[in-house]
Amino acid sequence: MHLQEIAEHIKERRKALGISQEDLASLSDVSLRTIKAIESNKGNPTLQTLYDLANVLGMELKLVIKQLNA
Amino acid sequence: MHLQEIAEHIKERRKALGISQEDLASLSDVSLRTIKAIESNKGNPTLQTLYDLANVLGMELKLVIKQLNA
DNA sequence: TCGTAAAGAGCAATACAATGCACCTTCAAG
DNA sequence: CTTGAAGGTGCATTGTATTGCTCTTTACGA
Repeated sequence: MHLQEIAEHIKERRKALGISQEDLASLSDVSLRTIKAIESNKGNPTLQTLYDLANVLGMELKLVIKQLNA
Repeated sequence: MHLQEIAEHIKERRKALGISQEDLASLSDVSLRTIKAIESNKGNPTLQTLYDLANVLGMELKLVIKQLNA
């Protein structure tokens, strides 16, 4: 999963939950400015920031061994 | 997957591949100092750094919706 | 058409990740 | 015991993620 895809997943998931960037900001304690940057692919967020967002969005970060038959 | 677990996964995978931190550093273009910090849980790496390491280690970063029956 | 909500972006300040360097400890091979 | 490989850590520097503030644009409903 590339960096860009991760940003897209965040954005899509947020929309699927029907909340705004502003909502996500207050729920996650990640600043609105940072969320805007991430979702518009301007960012290279830290793991902590990504974790905070994923948590609010009911998502999970996984680091797994690549499968050959993927 | 918590931040600490991710660090541990990196470390375990590196050892399973039988390479040193120094090897990983030169293969990934992430500095040795940064790898040391991450593996000893002192770090909050950026997504790019994590991605570079995962790539060399044959691992993949995933952001998925949490399953209820996990 | 007007007003409002939502998202994108420029700018400056602050916090901290990434890096290089030096040094220490541990541990296994000789 | 000595040596060398590997990992961990303190410190200073550099780069950049994070943040707040402000402004613009877009889209939708009154």
